[in-house]
Parts: sequence; structure tokens; C-alpha cells
Amino acid sequence: MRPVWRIALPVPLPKLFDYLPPADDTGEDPVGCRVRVPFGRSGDRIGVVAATGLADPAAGELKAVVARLDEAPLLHGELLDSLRWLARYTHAPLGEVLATALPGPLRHGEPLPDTRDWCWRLTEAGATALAGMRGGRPRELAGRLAAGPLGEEALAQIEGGRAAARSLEKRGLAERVALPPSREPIAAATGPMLNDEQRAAVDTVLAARDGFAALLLDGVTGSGKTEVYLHAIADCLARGRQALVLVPEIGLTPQTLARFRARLGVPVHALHSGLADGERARVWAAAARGEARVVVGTRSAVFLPLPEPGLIVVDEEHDGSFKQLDGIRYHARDFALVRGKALAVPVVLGSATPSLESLRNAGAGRYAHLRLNRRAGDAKPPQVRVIDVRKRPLEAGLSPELLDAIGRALADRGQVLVFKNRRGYAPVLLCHDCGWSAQCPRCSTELHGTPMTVHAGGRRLQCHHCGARQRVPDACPDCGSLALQPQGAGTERIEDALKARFPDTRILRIDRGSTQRRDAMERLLAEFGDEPGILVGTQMLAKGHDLAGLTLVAVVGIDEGLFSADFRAPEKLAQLLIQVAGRAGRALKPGEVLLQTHHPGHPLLATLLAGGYHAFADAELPLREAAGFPPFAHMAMLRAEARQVEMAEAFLRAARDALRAAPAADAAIEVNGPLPAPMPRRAGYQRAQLLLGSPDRRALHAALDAALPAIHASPESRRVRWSLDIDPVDLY
DNA sequence: ATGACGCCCCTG
DNA sequence: AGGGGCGTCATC
Repeated sequence: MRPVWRIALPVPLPKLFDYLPPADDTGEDPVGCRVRVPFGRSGDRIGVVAATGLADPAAGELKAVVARLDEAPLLHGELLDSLRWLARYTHAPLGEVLATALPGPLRHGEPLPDTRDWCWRLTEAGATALAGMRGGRPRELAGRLAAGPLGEEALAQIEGGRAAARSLEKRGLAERVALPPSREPIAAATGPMLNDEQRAAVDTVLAARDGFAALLLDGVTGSGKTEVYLHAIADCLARGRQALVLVPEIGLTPQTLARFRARLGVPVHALHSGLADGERARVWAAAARGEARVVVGTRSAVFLPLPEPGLIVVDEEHDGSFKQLDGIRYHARDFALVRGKALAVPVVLGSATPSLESLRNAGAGRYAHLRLNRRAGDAKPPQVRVIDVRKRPLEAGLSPELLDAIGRALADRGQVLVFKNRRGYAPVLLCHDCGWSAQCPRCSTELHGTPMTVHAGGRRLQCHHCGARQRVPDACPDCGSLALQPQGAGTERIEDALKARFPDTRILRIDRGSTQRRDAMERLLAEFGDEPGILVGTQMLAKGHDLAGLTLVAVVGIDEGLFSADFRAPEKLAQLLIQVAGRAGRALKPGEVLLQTHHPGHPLLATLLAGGYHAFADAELPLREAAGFPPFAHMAMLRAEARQVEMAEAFLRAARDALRAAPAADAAIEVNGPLPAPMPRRAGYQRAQLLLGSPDRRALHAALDAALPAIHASPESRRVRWSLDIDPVDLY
């Protein structure tokens, strides 16, 4: 029987493909190496050898591997094992998981990029020729090089430097040489003294450093969690190990990186979505070669190889951006724990507002629970006050009391943050005469309207789901009335109202509309400085940049969150309120937080105000348990979308039948649906979903394993686009 | 996913 | 007859 290589290919087919080894096979174990193979009629693909074996005697003609792209496996050991685990856990094809884990260039078959630093220096011939050279740029550069080699960056600073270098190189007078990887220590700054709580937390992490441990670092805003990470990382570096730090999308600011770099005394690599493909591949290669000793990265950094692992940190572990919402729907925090276990290193999960999942794991003794209750330095916790706005006249949603408080804070030369979780001018455009409201023509169906949001100071309508834009009509399209009124207020309208009320005050609006990119927000905030002024913004302002001058935080429009259908809404709202409130009072002056609501007596607010986040969590967890929701149950969501809902529903019914027929699916798993999904993501498509739940994770996965072959094979599956989401975060 | 194939219906 | 459109099928 012929030997074959089993290849994982990035196609949505839950299987490996057998190929004959390449003609020039060396016999070296190919598992983990990338290969180029002919596939279907679409030409060549890049895949990864997942296994070797013998050809199935029933198989017909097999194609042969065109080329082996890696001498030594690109993926091996712990990382390959963990990715195999992830493929099983997400019930996704291994090839798609591997494609998700690799940076673009590596996925497309490029060689592992060079990670060395290059510099230019004079050759012997150049040194000799220098005296006799005529003037000009090359001569000038040769003169500089005579004083010592120049790095690529320094060369780029010189006008015409690259061309001059090339000219010298052509004549054999200068050469480009790779610098040996520098382990030369950079001066590390010393940080502030740790307080007792921080010291104890660091000691617990260090005591756990010889194997796997999960540690929940549960510390109030400003308690100095980052200092704890830095000490643990420094210890990890001192032991010759690598450290990986995962941060939320918004958290990887130049400020954060600068702090790590200044303190650790080694190069700190950053990995985030803003990097070019080539740069991402270089960071991957640097990690794989062990050159990157500390990497700070967003979600996808959880896939970096760590040949000399020492520590994994997940900062703001409750943050939703750790969960990937399309493709392979992994959770970077959860996968970090899997990797930490396989690598036998501690994983530190940090947050001021831990996810209920992590709190439950800590409560059950699976995680060490480290508490930091004191704010570092002298910072006092902010005073929180609720403003009851029932029956109060509102100006763009702002009450007189709130406006007065803003005026007072400004008069005291403080900064004010007005937080509203809704961008645009107004969320809805309503006809006062007939009740018509503007709906997105592409996203709305008879059953579910998607309102268009009023933008551009009331002149434009925009759909936040598909991005469609149109002019605000002059008259109601239904009744012709001119009484069209924007309802409610978004950040734009609040900004307008504040400008009218405080005409001489600087006002800066920060939201996804005003600030597309992260560095743009950083720049705007840096310009804003800490002089008196008002910031108006959405979620984006809840964390990140430190606002030293902030003395008042006004939170507006939280009432929607108090009555959401999503079972996670209270948790998200509580986290948001605590995070936003934490922005105040980092300054020298004590901070004040005002919550404006129509429901001053709402239990969530009352609990949060009286006992803080942990009182909320203590109250919420039993409710989750009683309702059979995570973290006491495990969920999976099967989603389908098609031109007609009926198609999507027919597929989900077939899937439901397959699940119910699965031998593992006894009473332990619950199947709900098909339910129409309120929000079609793509214009012209309709979605439906099937929600699976079980108190027993293994029963859920066993049922899926048993039913998925039939689901894949069902004729209905070909008529819809479908996906499976394990541990879904958004149920809508 | 992705390309090929076949069947349909429209224009000509 | 010619060809775009889409459901169906296979991919080692």
C-alpha cells in the first residue's frame, strides 16, 4: 500500500485530503510542514501536513504533493496540538483553523521571513577609495559610514540615503550586513513600589511559575494590575522565558507599549490588526525563533508559537473583543488557558470587572482569586450619584441637573466626559402625524424593522448594520406630513446641544463616526490635553488613554441596557458603568460620576451603587444558574442565512432533527428554535438560528459530533450559508 | 470555498 | 442557436 500525506486544506470540508508524497521526498517527517498541492479544478492550494499514513485501498487515483514548502515543520509540538484541540472544540476543519492561526504571508506559502536587523557598512575597498571620491550623496554617505555602520532606519532618515547606499554597493564600496540578534539589555526603568496587595499577587504568580495555573487578578480600576503583570513578566524574562500579553483591541495603545518597553528592558513586539501582513509574519517568525521575548497583542496573538514559554497574561479578560465573531469563532481568553495548560505555564486573567465565567471558575476553586481592592497612590474612588430624570425637561437627552453639574465642573477647571452609547445624531426619525419611522430598505423585513439613524446634524439617514445612506426626506413618505422629528439623542446631537449651552468650551466628540482609526483617537485625545473641556463619546472612551484632567463623568442613556432581551446585557452594562466610572478620579481632584436614568430604583443600579461590581456579580450568578444560562450551562448556536427565511428554517429543522436523533442527545441537551434572528447581517439575506444548551459540556459536544456529518450532508445545507458558534457571546 | 456542468429561459 | 443564471456536485 502506498504511503500518503494527509493534508489539512483551508476549505470548509471536515476532512483531510490524501496525497502522494512529492517525487523528491527526503523521508523527513513532514507533519506540520506546509505543502503546495493541486486541488479540484481551482489550481494549487497551500495546506499543512496533518499526518502521514497508508492510502485507503478503496481510493482511486491520488494526486501528488507539488512541493514541500518547509524543511522543518512550521507548526509543531504544543501549538499544533492546541490547534488540533481548537479544531475539535469549534467543530471546524483543521485546515481552516490552521489558516486562521497563521499570518497571511505564511498562509499563502511565503517562507518564514527574515527577522534580523540589517545595517550598512563600508567595505575595505570603500575605506580605501573614500579619500579619492568625488563629491555628491554617495561620497557624503561613505564619509558617514567611515565613522561606523548605519542601521536601515538611520539610513532612511538621510535624504537620498537609500539610493546612495545602492550606488556604493554596486561599486563594491559598501555592503549590507545582518546584525547578530541583539540581546544587549536596554536600560530598564524601575517602577513604583508595590503595595501589599500587589506584592501578594506577584508572589502568588511567581509561586505558580513552574507549571500551569490560572490566576484571576481581580483589581479595581487604578489598583495597579499592570504593575503586577510587569513584575511577573520581568521574572519570566530573568528565567529566560517568553511572555505573551493579550489585550483588547482598544487596549493596545502607544502609551501601553511605551510603558512595557520602558520597564522591561527588552524589545517588546506588538501584534495587532493595524500591522501590515509582512510585519505580522515577522512578529510570528520572531516568536517562533525565540527572538521575541515579550509580545503584546490583540486576539490573534494567542496563535503565536512560544518555544520558550514562561507566562501568558490576558488583560481585561472580560472584554468582548477576545471572541472572534466570524470564521473560526474562537475565544482568545479561553484558548490562552488551553495553551497555558499545554505549555505548563501560568495564565493571569486581569480585570476590574471579571466575566461571570471567570468569577465562577474562581469561586469553584479552578482559578486562584487575587484581589486588589486599593487604588494605587492616593486616588480616591469616585462619588457616584444617580439623577432621576422622570418628568424632567431634557435637552438632547440631558437634564438641567446634569447640565448644571457640567457647568460647575468646567468652572472648577475640570474636564467632563459625557458618555452615551449611541453614535449619530438621533437613533430614529419619526413622523409625528402618522407614526412612520425611517427603516433601512435593505435590512428590514416585514417582521423586523431596522431603524435608520439620523446623522450629519439631522440631514442624513444611515443604517448602522449595512452602512446604507440616504438624505432625510423633506416630508413623510407615507402621509406627506412635514412633522418629521428625530427621536432620542446620539453623540452628535449631544455635542450640538453642549455647544449651544457652553459656546466658549472646547468640545471633542470621539466615536466610530468621528474617529476611524485608533491612532486618530490617540492623537485627538493628546491634543485635547488636560485643560478644561468636554469629551462626548461612546464605548470607545470607556478605556484606553488615561485622562488625567477628568473630574466629572456623566453617563446618559443607559436605560435601554436595563431592559434588553440578551441575558448578558446586565453583565455588559455593569462592566461598562464600572469601567466608565473608573475614568474619573485618576486625577488629583476627586472624581464624580453621574448616572442619568428613568429607573433610579432599578435593582441593577441599586446593587451596583451599594456594593460595586462584586455585589452585582453575586446577585447575578444565582439568576443565571436558575435560568440555566452560562456559566452554569454551555451553549452553541447554529446560524443560517438565505434569501428566504424558509430556506434557513428548513435547514435548521433538519439540523434539529439530526441533533435529536444523535445517540448522545438524551435529556441533557436542549434544542431551541429555529428562531428568526432579528438582524440580518447582509443586505437581502434573512437569518434564523438554533440555540443549543446543556449543563454538561461533553454531552453538547458529543451530540454535535454525532449530528454534524448528517448536517453537512443534508440537502438543505447546500441552499444556505450556515455556521456553528460554540460558546456564543451574542445570542442575537 | 470554488470551479464545472447541466438545465432553464430569454432573446434573436 | 447562444448565453447568462443558478442549483448541484466533487474536491484526495
